Amino acid sequence: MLSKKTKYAFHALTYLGKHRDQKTILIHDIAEEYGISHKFLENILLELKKAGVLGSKKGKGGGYYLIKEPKDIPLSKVIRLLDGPIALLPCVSLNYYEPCVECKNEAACGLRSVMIQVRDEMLNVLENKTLADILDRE
Amino acid sequence: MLSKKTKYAFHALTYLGKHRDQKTILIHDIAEEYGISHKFLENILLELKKAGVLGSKKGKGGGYYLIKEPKDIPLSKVIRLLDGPIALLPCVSLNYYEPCVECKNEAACGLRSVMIQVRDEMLNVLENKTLADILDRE
DNA sequence: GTAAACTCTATAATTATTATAGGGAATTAG
DNA sequence: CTAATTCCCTATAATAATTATAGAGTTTAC
Repeated sequence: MLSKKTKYAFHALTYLGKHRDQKTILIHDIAEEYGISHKFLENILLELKKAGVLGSKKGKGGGYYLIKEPKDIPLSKVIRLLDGPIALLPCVSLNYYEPCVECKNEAACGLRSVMIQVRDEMLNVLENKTLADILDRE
Repeated sequence: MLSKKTKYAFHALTYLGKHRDQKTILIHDIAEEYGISHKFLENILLELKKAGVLGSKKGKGGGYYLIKEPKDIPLSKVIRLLDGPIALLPCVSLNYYEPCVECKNEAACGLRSVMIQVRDEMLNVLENKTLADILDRE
């Protein structure tokens, strides 16, 4: 399951995408819209900013805004940023690989080979669908 | 990511599948093979038994054994038993559905419709691949 | 220069996962 | 019939991860 962090990140991005006509959006407004704690959301937006997904402006009239086109923000990127690996086992993660401690021979692991398939099917959706696809349907 | 519980369950089932010639297998032997705590594994095997995947026999000469053919144990069943939902959001879970508290209109949620696709792709693998597929590759 | 708004880091609270503990019940061997 | 073996059950402790809060910076507009 996705963490609340990730889910809130998607909500925030959706909100920012819907209001692209405005130069900036306040954390406050997003938090209120979805009933998220202001401070919790603050941390999330900061991570999205550091990752180059959002831009921000300080001071009066400041706020956050999308720095990329929605079509250039794949869902996989957001999940990896906030949640970490998408794969179901560390030994099949492309971005957060770790061997399974109890595994003697990774290449011969039957579970692993199925989990590679699951990962690829997930990525097939999550890498190709973007924020634009979410916005389209709202 | 799958929990250790689920991963251990898969290890245990694989071990039991590999030793189907034997009538029963001791918890101890499985625990030792994979370096799992005996007591932790005990709880897991008990759950698998309650779910009708394993059978057991008490007393000397007792132990656990597969009660179904490996081909009749889909991976999805094991994951749901030990980990719960496979879906990435509660609102798209087939077996553990819950609405998202912050969601006003589920049918119009863009994130949800993508997550349904992800779920279906995952299930396409996890419902059709079984313990037999894991055993084949070991 | 003051209020608005994001920045940064630390820490507290809560929840979930992992692990342990120990007595109970059934079965077998002798 | 007794002792040893092995699973059964439930409770609880330990650890880790997630979620939430706090407060003192920094930048900007006016």
